[in-house]
Amino acid sequence: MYNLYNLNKQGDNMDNHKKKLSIKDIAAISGVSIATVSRVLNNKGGYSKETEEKINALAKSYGYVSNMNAKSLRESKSQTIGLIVPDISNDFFATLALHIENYSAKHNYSVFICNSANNVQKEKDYFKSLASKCVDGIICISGLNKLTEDIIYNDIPIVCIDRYPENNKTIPRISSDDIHAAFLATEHLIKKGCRDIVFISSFTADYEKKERYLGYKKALDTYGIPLDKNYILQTQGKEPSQIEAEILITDFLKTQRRIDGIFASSDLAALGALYALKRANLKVPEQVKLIGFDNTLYSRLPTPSISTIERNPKMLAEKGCEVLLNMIQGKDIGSIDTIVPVVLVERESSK
Amino acid sequence: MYNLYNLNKQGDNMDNHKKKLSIKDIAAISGVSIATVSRVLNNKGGYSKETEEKINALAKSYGYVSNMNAKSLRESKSQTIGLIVPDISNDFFATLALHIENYSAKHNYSVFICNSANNVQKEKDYFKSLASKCVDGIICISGLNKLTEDIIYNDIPIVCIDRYPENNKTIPRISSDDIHAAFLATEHLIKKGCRDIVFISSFTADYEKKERYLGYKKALDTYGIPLDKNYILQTQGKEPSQIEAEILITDFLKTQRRIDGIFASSDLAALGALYALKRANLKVPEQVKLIGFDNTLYSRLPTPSISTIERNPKMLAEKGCEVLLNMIQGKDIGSIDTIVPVVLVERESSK
DNA sequence: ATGAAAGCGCTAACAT
DNA sequence: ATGTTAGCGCTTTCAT
Repeated sequence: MYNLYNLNKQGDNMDNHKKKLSIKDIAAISGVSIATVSRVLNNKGGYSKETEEKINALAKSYGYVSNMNAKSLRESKSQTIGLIVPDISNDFFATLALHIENYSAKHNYSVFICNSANNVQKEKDYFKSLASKCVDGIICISGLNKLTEDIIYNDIPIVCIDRYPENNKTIPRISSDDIHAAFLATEHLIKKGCRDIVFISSFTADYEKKERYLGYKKALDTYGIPLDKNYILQTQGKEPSQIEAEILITDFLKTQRRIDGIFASSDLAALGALYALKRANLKVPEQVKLIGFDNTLYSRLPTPSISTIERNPKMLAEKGCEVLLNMIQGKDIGSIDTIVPVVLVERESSK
Repeated sequence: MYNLYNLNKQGDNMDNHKKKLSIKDIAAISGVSIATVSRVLNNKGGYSKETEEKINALAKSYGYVSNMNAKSLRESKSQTIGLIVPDISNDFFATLALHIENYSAKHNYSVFICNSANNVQKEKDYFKSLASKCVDGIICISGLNKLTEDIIYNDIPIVCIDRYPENNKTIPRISSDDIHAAFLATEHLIKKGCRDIVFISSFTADYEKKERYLGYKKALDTYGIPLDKNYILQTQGKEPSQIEAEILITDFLKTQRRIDGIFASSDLAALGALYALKRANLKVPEQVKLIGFDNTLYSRLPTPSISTIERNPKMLAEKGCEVLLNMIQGKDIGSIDTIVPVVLVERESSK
């Protein structure tokens, strides 16, 4: 017979030094085979009520935890996904990560967090590492401009959120309606009376192809305002964009060009712009109106608070997870492109 | 002989659908045994230069990635740690997470991110889940007031950062010098001329035992200011502490008690207090001086910017990792308590 | 209803 | 220098 000692003292065996039990141990103690233990522990059916209760009681009593490594090895799935983010300490990405973790946990997936720090090599290494850890899928907010063959391993499903590598038509993407967002932001400034609107682009190889530039351009076109390339500033990605934006605007002001509005493609850049304006003693919104992007703390907290674009990170995250889990399960994912709607948030900086 | 086709076309085999190769496959292709392949791939030595080059070339050519599940199962270690945080979207914890991930990656560990949302049951479940995933260790910023036997599995090394469960003398803790921090903050207000200083405590069962209260009390004692319990406010943890603090201060102001300083035990609470003061048309710092805790965006961004306590999340994170990795390797960890120094950051709210 | 045994990919002890 | 083999903990097929 099996030994029932401590059966009632749940999780508190005589020897404090609990060695990890395997189903083999449980089987030995209970006097059934490991196959039966496995069946019971996984609710597979095909055993007597009596056996079921016995095994479950034993497992509970000994604080049995399954070994997911063994399980994964056997089943070729790990109930684990990888999340690659550029900067987890950034409010926007952190919020994204929160919702991704939430959704995943709810669906019984654990998530590896990988901070690429916008470093291409690091990101590539993470792909390999995640493949090695046998993740079932990867959610990627990529800094790479191309997800080339050599960095994608073994048909692991990948979903890109927000940023995404170009030239790739096979990887599903979840993104904000960026053109529309930029249009809304620029239009908002125009409707508030702005004509000389500076656009601060984030660092990118070719801004002219970027959605936010396109939306800015479209709004100017729509309202018959000529586009002046001198009004397009670009951060370099060397320093935090707040710092770079502050320098950019400070330098711009020195040119004596007219300016009555700024559309920054990130809240951080908008904040830098705000500081530059303050230092130049320009009143916001009276003299220059300002709008950012992302609806993060960077726009919510300063005085004046900065108008911005709310991108719904929760929906971005959940859509991303949903698509990824569908891919993992081999289900149809519908469209390869998912566009999440945006909404304009009006604050003091553009009143 | 083994088949060298595509040996030069690294990572781009004929068939795009790369099936995951195992060392068995590599062995078969190369004509050596799996043991030799394993040796080469792990630099164990004991093979000819020729074999080494052949295997490595093959592995590279086929984009071989090791199966960490199998490796972990065999070696009983996963090169993986778990990180339990109350709220990853919170600036302070996100920064902590960033540095923990950084340090871990540098030491070849991957990290599972677990967001407990301050939910006790969720946190307990994460402990079990992490045990099941065979993590080598856990870094925990716990919401639990006790890490009881039944939630600690299988001798997995645990380190607590910042918050930590009471009544436990066996789990190493990395924390800020909270008593001193609170003393510094309160003393700072006193030196700036404050006498009627409200203390906003975070939600806790018994604030009188808490370090931050103790530091506050000590400062009052030191400067001969009597402690008045009416000046100790406590958030309830139901709403975001910013909201709760705003209500607490608003209600306090209605009592008509004298007030010329506020020490909040978190930046978020300080921010709420600031809003309450603003709405009551009390000038900060002229009429009421304010200091927070953590040096997050919540104190850095508002106008007036809020004085605060810098806690050095980078050092907290790195010390935590260092101790955990030492435990994992069975090394001596030195003291069970690691205290990370703090520094006062003076900003506009207490000028 | 239950058991025996194979095998997932890997490492290491023990050959040779 | 290299090969053979056992076994990590688990699920599953095939018996019984």
